[in-house]
Amino acid sequence: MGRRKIEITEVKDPNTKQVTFSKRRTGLFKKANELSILCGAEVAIVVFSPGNKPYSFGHPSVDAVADKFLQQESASDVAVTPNVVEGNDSSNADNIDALNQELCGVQTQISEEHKKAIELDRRKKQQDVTKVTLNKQLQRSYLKVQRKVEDYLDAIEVSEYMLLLAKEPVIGITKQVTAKRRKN
Amino acid sequence: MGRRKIEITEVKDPNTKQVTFSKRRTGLFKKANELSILCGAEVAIVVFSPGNKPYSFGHPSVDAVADKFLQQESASDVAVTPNVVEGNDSSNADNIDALNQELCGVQTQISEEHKKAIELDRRKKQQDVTKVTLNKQLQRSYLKVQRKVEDYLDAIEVSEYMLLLAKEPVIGITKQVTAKRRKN
DNA sequence: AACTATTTATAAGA
DNA sequence: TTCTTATAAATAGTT
Repeated sequence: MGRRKIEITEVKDPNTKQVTFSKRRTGLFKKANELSILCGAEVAIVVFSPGNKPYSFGHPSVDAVADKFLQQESASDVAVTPNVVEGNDSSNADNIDALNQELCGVQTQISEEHKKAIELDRRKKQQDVTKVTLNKQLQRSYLKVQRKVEDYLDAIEVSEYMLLLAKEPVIGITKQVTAKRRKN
Repeated sequence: MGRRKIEITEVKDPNTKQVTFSKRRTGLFKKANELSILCGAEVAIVVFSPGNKPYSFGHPSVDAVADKFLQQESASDVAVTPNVVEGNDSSNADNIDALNQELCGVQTQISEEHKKAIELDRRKKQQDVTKVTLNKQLQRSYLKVQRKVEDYLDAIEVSEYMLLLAKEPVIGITKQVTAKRRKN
């Protein structure tokens, strides 16, 4: 679409590449804007330049579209049941152990994400809306899931393993939760 | 760019609107693909049709780009420290309690997300790549954070509260983790 | 789903 | 960088 036809292959000259990127990114966002207006469609685009700078376009916003997009996955949720299999006590113990390990990492995660969210709220980044996507996501996911905690607890029983473990030397946080699958 | 010039305003006729969407979405994704090849740029697009169906384009993948985009936020991470404040034992106990509550929800979350991921892998959706974004994100976030667990554990000590609590009637999972801030 | 008259995007040049 | 312009490419309306 220019003075000459070009092959669609990586542009070698870095300068030309940058110019091409600028022009085509502008064009892409313009097209995206037109699409959203003409068709009432929601659109989100994220692009990284050759120099690795991020650019984004969103209608109504990157955030809104990402959110909606991710909620689709949630629509395919299965009923919440702990991923502990039925079985004898020893295999359950193993499962509990696995759960404990998950617990550890996730505990740290929520702690970290919490801080991150607060930090992000504090300093308004140059990227505005675009930057808070993950945190909102995790927040939403977290809150949604929290409502299901009762169901989960219903299926887990803290048992005598609790005391049992308490007698052992505590090495890490991995041994804290002790429960077995209720046999109902 | 057609037989006639059109105003960039919402297309009224639903049929025409759908056709326009199809054509322009194809065009948009083609442009995005060219941009990514010509400039070695990473691009991710998510679009919802007038009929609210999601479409996505990604190079190298929606996932990879979203990941990178979101990691920009992580760049502003503060050092990972448990959000337990320093103080006397009683206030620490409160903090532990708060942590426990977080733990519950998050435990369920990871369990749920785990199932979700498996479910999503199983049935290959019409949307292919597009649908696994959140799960991979959480996975990444989870794994990343997991590497920091040691730091976290370094700051928390499972204490005599463990035994203390074990003696109480166990009502829920909220009382399982018992630790206090190390006073170093 | 194809076709094609036109509009629009853009490659190269200034 | 921004503008100009010849040309390639996208697409609106049609079949």
